[in-house]
Amino acid sequence: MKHSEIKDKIIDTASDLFYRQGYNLTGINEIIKEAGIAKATLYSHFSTKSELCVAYLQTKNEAFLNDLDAYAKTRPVGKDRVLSIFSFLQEFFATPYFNGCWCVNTISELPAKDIIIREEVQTQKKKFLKLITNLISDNLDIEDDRQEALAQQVYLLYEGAIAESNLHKQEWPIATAKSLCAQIL
Amino acid sequence: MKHSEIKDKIIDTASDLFYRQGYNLTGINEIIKEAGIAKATLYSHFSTKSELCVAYLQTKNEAFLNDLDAYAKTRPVGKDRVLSIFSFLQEFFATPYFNGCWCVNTISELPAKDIIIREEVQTQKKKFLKLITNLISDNLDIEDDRQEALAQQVYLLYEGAIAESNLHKQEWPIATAKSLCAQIL
DNA sequence: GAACAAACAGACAGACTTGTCTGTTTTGGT
DNA sequence: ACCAAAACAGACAAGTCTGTCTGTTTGTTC
Repeated sequence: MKHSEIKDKIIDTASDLFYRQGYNLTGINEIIKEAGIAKATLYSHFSTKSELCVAYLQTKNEAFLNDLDAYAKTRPVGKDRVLSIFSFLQEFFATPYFNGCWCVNTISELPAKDIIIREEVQTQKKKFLKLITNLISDNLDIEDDRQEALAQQVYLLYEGAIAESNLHKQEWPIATAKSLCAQIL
Repeated sequence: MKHSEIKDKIIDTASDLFYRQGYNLTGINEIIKEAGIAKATLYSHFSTKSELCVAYLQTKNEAFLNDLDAYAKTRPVGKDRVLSIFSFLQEFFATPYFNGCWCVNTISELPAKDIIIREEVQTQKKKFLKLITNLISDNLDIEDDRQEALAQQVYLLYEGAIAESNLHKQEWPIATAKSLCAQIL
């Protein structure tokens, strides 16, 4: 296995475990066992567990933004394409892997002083907000100075929907967010 | 100190630490040190840390619902009273104690299998949703079969607002939620 | 004042954690 | 086929954690 393949294997394994079990409840030993690598190998790629956490968040989020963007493009231009972010979430919710938002989950587990992770999460969420803004400006006929405010509203609905569908383990928060979003577009 | 006073002291101390630092990052030893009690005393009141967590969530939530209800009653009847839940949140956000939603934070830290805590949180959130429903039915002129759906929307906005204001450490998610709420009432 | 319950202090068991380090084996490039 | 780099296995240090247990001190009630 190539050097970079091992690194990817580590990230993939850690991502899966961090997301399913939580960051603090997943030990380094579990990661190396699951990935089938030696401990020294892991520490040659990531010097701390925290560094691995950053890689986890970055990888997970990049994949999310790409997948969501690709998904939206399969929908007809217009309102539907904006609303598709909620359809995307509904499909995600229906899978057995769904466990809420990885960013929110991770932040809740870490001490408030952990600035690095917190800033990483904020960066990722700003990218997501940007994606929504682009969706709105590309698909809706709205004056420029209203786009940002509308994007924030949609963003808020999405975040509420993913958190609450996870908390209650029910789909209604997503449906509620979707219909409210349709109402304000 | 009376028996029940000690119990309250334990809950108060644990609540403060759990909320500020997180459940997993707060040890039993830290709680007893802070509360100024012996370890055996704590374990005579709560047989596990998990049990203490349930008490924390219940206490915190009861206080929240009472405070919010009292706060709303200081506002003029009508839309203002419904919207006051966001003013309440804004005031909470402005304090140095604000650290997001204790329920969401706690759930994120625990294994998915921990059914007891998860159900406790769901119960608490249903009570909160009920409070919103009552606020709506008492203060707005809306047909009965629309009240529940509207309450879910307001609930979703509130939950999105508290989570995102905590994540970004900025107030705009609350303001956004509040204005969107005003729009749909 | 005696008796009983409860809080005290803190050692301890046993199991975890991250990260380091030693030494062996495998792999890839020439 | 050789050599260096990298992955392997896993012991280990130093610390964390929850929960138990022993024995002492305090406080209340009769």
